[in-house]
Amino acid sequence: MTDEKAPDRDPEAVSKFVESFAAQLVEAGLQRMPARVFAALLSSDAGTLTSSELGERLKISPAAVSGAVRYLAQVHMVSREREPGSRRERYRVHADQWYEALTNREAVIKRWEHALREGVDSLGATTPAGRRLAETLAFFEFIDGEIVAMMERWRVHREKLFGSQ
Amino acid sequence: MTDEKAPDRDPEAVSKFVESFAAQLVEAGLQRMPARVFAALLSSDAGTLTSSELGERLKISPAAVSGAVRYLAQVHMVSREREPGSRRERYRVHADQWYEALTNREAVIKRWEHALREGVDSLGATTPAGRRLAETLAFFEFIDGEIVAMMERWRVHREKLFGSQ
DNA sequence: CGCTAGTTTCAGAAATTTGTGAAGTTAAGG
DNA sequence: CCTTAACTTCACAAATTTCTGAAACTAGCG
Repeated sequence: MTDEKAPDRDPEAVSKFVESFAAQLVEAGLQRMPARVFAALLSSDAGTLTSSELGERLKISPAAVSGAVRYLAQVHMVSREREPGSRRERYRVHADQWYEALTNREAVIKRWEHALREGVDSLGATTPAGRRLAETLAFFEFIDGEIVAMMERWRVHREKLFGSQ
Repeated sequence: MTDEKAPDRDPEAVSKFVESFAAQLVEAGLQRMPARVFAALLSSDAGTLTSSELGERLKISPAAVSGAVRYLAQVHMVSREREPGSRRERYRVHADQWYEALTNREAVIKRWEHALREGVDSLGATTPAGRRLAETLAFFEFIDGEIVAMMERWRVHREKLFGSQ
């Protein structure tokens, strides 16, 4: 229980990375706490941290951890694991899984497509505006398929770079 | 000049589309005013509207229009045109241009890559965490190239669907 | 069974963001 | 030049979001 389990590298450097990467995620639209929690997990050696570890490293309350993790789990950027025989939870980032989630704006795109379809209908498919919406819709439909294929190629490519696992 | 220039279709229906599409954009991270202004432009027959037309349709102040348009222009989702011989401005959405802007998260991705590179350096490329970051970095580098190629294919595909222009 | 370590929920304080009215700026047109 | 139409900037009020401490909940473990 004497916590001499080598915090990964210089905590200073880690923290610096965490905050700067989190800032970029925020810039891209993620909320601040989820961004920080996520970055912290990403930079942990095991790829997992407990709630209290997160609280300490980021200097935030258990409530904040709880909220951030709930969000991240919802969008599949982290998963939660129960340590067997303990009420303590571990939160894990799967390197490969998270950017798939990120790319997978599927739900978002589907809703856009839906709204666009309604737009085409109600404005009339032959009006100039209707045609513009139809083209946009076609674009997203195209993208849908492309992304799937792209991720396939990535997995092959990844294999080449890093080997199996 | 008697304004009998058919407002594109049923204003009710248009407004309904505008608000619902804008809501989806907001959901995806855009601010509310830019989203509404953008949706309004998208659903206009000419693909352009003046500042005051936007103000009327969306029931917002000139200041709000100004702010929204500034943002949209910055991210290349709309362009501004001066009507020759008038102080009045028109804002235009290029159907093809805007989703290219949308896909073009280039700047964002570059910054992520930068942050990740720093992370790999400071955590050490051989640590587990460092390796995780390196893999993520490789993913984004892969994506960079893919998106360019994808947009090429889209242009070909678009041609097929809608003919030239 | 009750105690306790761990997490979640909740109400509210604090910070941030958003949109407005009003004043400021610019250039067109007399 | 002066007036006026059109956009922009700015200070601030209002709305929203974010984070916290405290209370409530839950399940191990003695």
